[in-house]
Amino acid sequence: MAASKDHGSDTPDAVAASLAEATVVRLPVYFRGLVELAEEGVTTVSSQQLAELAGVNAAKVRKDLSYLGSYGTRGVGYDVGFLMQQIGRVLGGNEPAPVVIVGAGNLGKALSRYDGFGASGFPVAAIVDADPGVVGRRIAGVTVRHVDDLHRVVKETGCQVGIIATPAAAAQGAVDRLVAAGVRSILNFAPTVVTVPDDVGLRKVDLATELHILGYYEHRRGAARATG
Amino acid sequence: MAASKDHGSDTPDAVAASLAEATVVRLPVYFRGLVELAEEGVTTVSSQQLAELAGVNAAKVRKDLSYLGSYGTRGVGYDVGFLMQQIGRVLGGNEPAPVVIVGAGNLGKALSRYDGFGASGFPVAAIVDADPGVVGRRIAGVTVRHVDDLHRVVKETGCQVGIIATPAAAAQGAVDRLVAAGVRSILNFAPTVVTVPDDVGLRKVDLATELHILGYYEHRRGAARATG
DNA sequence: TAGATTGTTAATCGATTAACAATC
DNA sequence: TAGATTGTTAATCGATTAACAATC
Repeated sequence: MAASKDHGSDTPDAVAASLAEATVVRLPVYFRGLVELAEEGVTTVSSQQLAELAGVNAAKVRKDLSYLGSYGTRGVGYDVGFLMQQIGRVLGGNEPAPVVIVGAGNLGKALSRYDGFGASGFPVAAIVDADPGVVGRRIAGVTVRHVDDLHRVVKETGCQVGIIATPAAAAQGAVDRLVAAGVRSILNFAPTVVTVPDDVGLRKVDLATELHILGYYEHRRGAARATG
Repeated sequence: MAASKDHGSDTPDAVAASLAEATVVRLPVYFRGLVELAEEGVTTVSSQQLAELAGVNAAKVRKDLSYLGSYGTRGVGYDVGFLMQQIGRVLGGNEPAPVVIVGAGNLGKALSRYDGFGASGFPVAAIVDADPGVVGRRIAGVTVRHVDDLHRVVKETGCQVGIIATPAAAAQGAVDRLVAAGVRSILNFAPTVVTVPDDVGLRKVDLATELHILGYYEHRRGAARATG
């Protein structure tokens, strides 16, 4: 939490640093709702309307938005365009954050060619692989380099996000190298859970964990069906 | 929470249903630590050791494991193999949960061929696409069907997990169809945040949201560097 | 018995929600 | 002014943690 709620005297970055993770998770959802409204030509939105679009309650919307600043107008609501600007700014202002993909197999190649990352502001700036036969090839305009050069590649390209697209057995090693090279975020597509040092600020998204959780819900549902 | 903590009289499924989401998220991480120990031939582990492997504290490990039942031995620790069995059982017992992939473009094809899903217990049982020119082709042994048949495909294959690999513009439509068809979990790879009805139990993982969060941490880190 | 470690309680912390004064 | 809606407070809820009695 910020020591002060007087955002008028805080820098935008100080505001950003003070956001609870739970709030950060919801901001993109609000953002999408605002985009929808903007496309429809709507210029003002109440917390109640935005809550319905985001699937949360109005109190949460107001609380979340209040951390960004007092950008609403009592009795009226929020200006759609202005709120989009503010959320976009806090979430990283669309400054592209280049990513490095580790593993140029089927998945790695597909992810490299997938324009979704670039569209989300995460252009693929580097690809590495352990197979010397693949090193030197170009994929989607990027030349594959050897995984042993990962540290150097990360420094050269300024990548701060690593995407693991290796086989399960190589995933933890790739993570360790990425961490050593200084990336701050890791998206792990390998079918295994990997661990990162209990460092400050390193954010990891583990597809295997997510799948396990989905599996749990599946299982629970089956159980509910069986017992209820 | 379960009304009772007497797991001896609860069915395994009733135990599973009572787990807090925060605990469910950590179980696969413990599981990986246990796999590591088992590979090294270790047969007993203390909450402290497991905590270090998982990057959490020992109290949390004991609390989490206590929801599964009293499977430890005071003064000794936990049996590695037995604990793996218990966690595996609660998380869904390795029963495969077939998935349907929506979108047979570059990403959809790569995900279809990617054996990581199958390895994690999520075999790809169906693929659908909107392009009639793609319908009928076989990808990794699965024949592509038309997205208009999604409801029927889901019913036929028993898929309960949907993976969105469409362009951003088609993602929300795909989600709506999946929800209508009755899937209970959605993994969205499209570069946009999608919303689902505020239904009971539908679990959604949004890669765009995850990327936004990663972006936030990047941004925050840059801000810290700039101001600190 | 002495040492070790669990399982659980109680305290703390943070996030959610309802309610309402402020105010457009 | 009357109605609407924000921003914030205070209450509630749930998750985390420290501490320790139970017990191997």
